[in-house]
Amino acid sequence: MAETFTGLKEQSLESPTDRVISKVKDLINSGILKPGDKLPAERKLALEFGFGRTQVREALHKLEFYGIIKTLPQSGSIINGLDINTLDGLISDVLNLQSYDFFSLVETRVLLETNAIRLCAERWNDQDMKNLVRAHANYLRDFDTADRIGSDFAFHRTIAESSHNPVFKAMLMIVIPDIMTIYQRDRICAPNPDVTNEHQGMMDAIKRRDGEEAARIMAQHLKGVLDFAKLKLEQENN
Amino acid sequence: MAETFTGLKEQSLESPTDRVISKVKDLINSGILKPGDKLPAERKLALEFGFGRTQVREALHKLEFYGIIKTLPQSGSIINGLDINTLDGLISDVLNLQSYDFFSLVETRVLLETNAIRLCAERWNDQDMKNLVRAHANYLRDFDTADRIGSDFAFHRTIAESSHNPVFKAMLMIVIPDIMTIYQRDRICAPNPDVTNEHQGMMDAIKRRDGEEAARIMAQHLKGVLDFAKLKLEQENN
DNA sequence: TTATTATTTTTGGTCGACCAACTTGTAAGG
DNA sequence: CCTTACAAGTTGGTCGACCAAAAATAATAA
Repeated sequence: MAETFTGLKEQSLESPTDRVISKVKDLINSGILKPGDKLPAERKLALEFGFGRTQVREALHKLEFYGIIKTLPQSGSIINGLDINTLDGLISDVLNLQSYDFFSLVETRVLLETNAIRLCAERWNDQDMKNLVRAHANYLRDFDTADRIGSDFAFHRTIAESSHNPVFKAMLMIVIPDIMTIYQRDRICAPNPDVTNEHQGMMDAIKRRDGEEAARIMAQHLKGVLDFAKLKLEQENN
Repeated sequence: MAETFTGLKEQSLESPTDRVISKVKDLINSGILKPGDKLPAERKLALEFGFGRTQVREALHKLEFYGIIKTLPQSGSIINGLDINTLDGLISDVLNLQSYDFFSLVETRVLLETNAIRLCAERWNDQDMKNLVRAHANYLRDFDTADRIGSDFAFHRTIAESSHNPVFKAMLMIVIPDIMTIYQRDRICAPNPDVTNEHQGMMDAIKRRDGEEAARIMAQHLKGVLDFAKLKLEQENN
């Protein structure tokens, strides 16, 4: 059915929660609220904004989730002590939360994983190596089963874990599932012997603490996904 | 540092929301729920788990934030179609959500920013350059004012924006505020002329599309923070 | 005047009831 | 027999009331 022209930017079709966040943003930008301040009680905000307390509550939840405010039980919420411009940028990002394009996701994954494996090669301890060996063995075991993809992911996850940088790991955990869902949907991955060899190569390089070589193999390992993403990007752009 | 025995991870002091998430995790691991399934209605989950619907609601909200489930209004929530091991790992990460150590945050920032500026140098368009010039001018203008830190952040933010990789930018937006709060708290940053020179150097390198040089200057630019983080790490470890 | 205690108010957290949108089952119409 | 239209049930979303913890205020004792 020929619906209304939806080319015009949303703005009026935001969720109630996001509209509340937008109001909070206005309060900060207008100078009424400053970083470090304790913002009004949920009930007062609800009354002032003309929304229900539930919506205000969810908005504050979201803001706390992104580290913009800190909520203390039975006490109130305080605005993180950053400067105004920074806060404004952060909140804008929360509002414009978009689903990322595939290529950017893959590009980020490559960057994170090549550096995660480099750090892993430098920093692994005995426990890490035990985990790595086990994860690699599991992948080989599941190579011909439906669990292959899961074990593959687990192997990469173990490497990230062994980098001893929890931020790397957390960010990979955000990026990789998004990639996998798209990748699985658009291309059925047949078992590829190259992948096994590359996993083995990475294991060897890690064992002899050769971070550069490990990173090189990882980059090659992910090249297939990156090329696929590039191809997809070009298809969409014409 | 002695290897503390943190084997007993499970604390009885978890928040109600996290305990609900843990229950959902059990449902998935026990095979009752599989990826792709629609999970029971909020009321049924609340009854089954012995929690209020509010807690179940917040738990589902959190799971949706992390992309583990997708909630459709008036219809239900479905589990993301990943494999079981992946899902289990993701949920575990959500539960063990810790505040990251300063060094890992800085290490991640350096990685992201050096690569963001490299891509920025390669990809900027006319609009990007206008934004970059303006951000740089603003920093110079605010150098002696209280807005310096904010303008500094805005400059870096503009670079990330011009990398045309929204994932890079989003992740920097997560990392940098955390760093700034710690950095500001522990060390009062006096206006440093070196910073200005480095900003200028980055601008020049970007203009002539010299990504490597821009990345080099950025690495040097962030070296101070990285050294500070290293120092802090060593202090904490002795 | 000051420090301590008791009381009231405010605050985020929780719960149950209701709403509108969606889904499902069923019967009417072809 | 199949399609369509309608009605009943289910679901996430919303709202107002209540709870206990925290903060603010008042009262008391030193």
